[in-house]
Amino acid sequence: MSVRILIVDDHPLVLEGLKSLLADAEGVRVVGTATNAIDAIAFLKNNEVDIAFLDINLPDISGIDLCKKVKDQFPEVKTLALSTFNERAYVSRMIQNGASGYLIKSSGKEDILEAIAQVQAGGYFMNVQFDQVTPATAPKTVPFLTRREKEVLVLIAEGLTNPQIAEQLFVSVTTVNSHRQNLLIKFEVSNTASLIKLAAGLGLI
Amino acid sequence: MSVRILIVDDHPLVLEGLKSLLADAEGVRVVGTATNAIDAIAFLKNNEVDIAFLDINLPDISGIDLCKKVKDQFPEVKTLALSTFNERAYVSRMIQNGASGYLIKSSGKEDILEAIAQVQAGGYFMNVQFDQVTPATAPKTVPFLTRREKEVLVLIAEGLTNPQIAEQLFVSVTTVNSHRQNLLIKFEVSNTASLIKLAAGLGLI
DNA sequence: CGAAAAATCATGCTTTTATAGGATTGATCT
DNA sequence: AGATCAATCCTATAAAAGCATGATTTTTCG
Repeated sequence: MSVRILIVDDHPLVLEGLKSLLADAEGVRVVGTATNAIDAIAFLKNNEVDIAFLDINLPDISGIDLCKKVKDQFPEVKTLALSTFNERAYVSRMIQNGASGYLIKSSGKEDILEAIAQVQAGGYFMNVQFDQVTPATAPKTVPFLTRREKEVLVLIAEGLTNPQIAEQLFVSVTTVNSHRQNLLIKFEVSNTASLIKLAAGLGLI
Repeated sequence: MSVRILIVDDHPLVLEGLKSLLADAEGVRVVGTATNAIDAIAFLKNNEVDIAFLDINLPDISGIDLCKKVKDQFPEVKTLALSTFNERAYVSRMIQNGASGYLIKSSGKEDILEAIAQVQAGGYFMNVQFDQVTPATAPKTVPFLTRREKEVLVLIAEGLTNPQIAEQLFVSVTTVNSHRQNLLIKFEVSNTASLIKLAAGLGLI
């Protein structure tokens, strides 16, 4: 019996590419595709799937969150993260959320088939090479941010100052400053410039 | 005679996807693919091509620069930018460099064929919708930066302070500050956070 | 319920940025 | 030769951010 695959990606080109690459492969069958998280969950409710390829960047929710949802609701489905980026941080978050592997989109056919085989056999697969790409300033993982911290981060990125953020959130400037300091600590940086660069690189803003 | 197409993208999935989408289309023929700028130029030297699809993000040089090179060396070849992003700034830069169109990778088959038809007929095509996506803080175009400004920008993004940058570049702190202020003016922002966010979004750092 | 985590606020001090308003020296282009 | 622009430097002030230390109050969750 062949491995049943669901592909979730909002880029038709990637969907087509993967389908086409897997079409003539043996023992593999693409049983469905989805371009957003809601459709993906709906599909899983009504169909049996062995491996779900999940894009990291989806229109509705992040692939990281979708991965968690899938593993919660359909623990038997194995998940494989698909990403444009070669980011250590993404990987650990996905694995943390139950993913069985991580494929960068620049992977070739062999890598993809190898990944499927590995994952189906109960193993893990990832074809990232970090050390060239990851700058020294990058944190080991995507730090866990609280709701408030995310809000403050976004407002900082929009160019607001502490007083302006305080006004926006109806809290005092010292509170905003606290969140801000926590962000610096969590990202292991010492100023706003590095913070925003990292956050931007991680798609957080 | 069919339209001869070269696809330049470092993601095999995108290459496959486009090839597969264009395979059964009439009047269109993918005559070559390349995964970097050097191969692309080499291919153009030895082959006749009507339209080149250029990824914005390539391993060696940016698609924006490649576009300029292609138009300089092969003015008869029409170029179509391929991008993940919906960025006003990219578009104007590509058009400035002679591109005939701009396609986001989330485009469907119809859009792609429409783009080819338009471009082949000597027209322009772009399927971006800016206003929802582009934040108010975005500049109209990618500002022109001098050599020194680029250097300073990168060092700011790396988290260095003015005194540290001054030391690194063997100039005074006031000079660094001047460049920094010029960066703020050119990007039309008022603080470092916005500056880095924009620069990151434009792939400048 | 009770512990842990998050969100809130405060004070004080230092460093860095932002803003304003110049000025001088080279290099480049017309 | 004159104009333009980049790069360099300066003074001075106000605003914002960074750093330390600590405390109180909600939420959240087992």
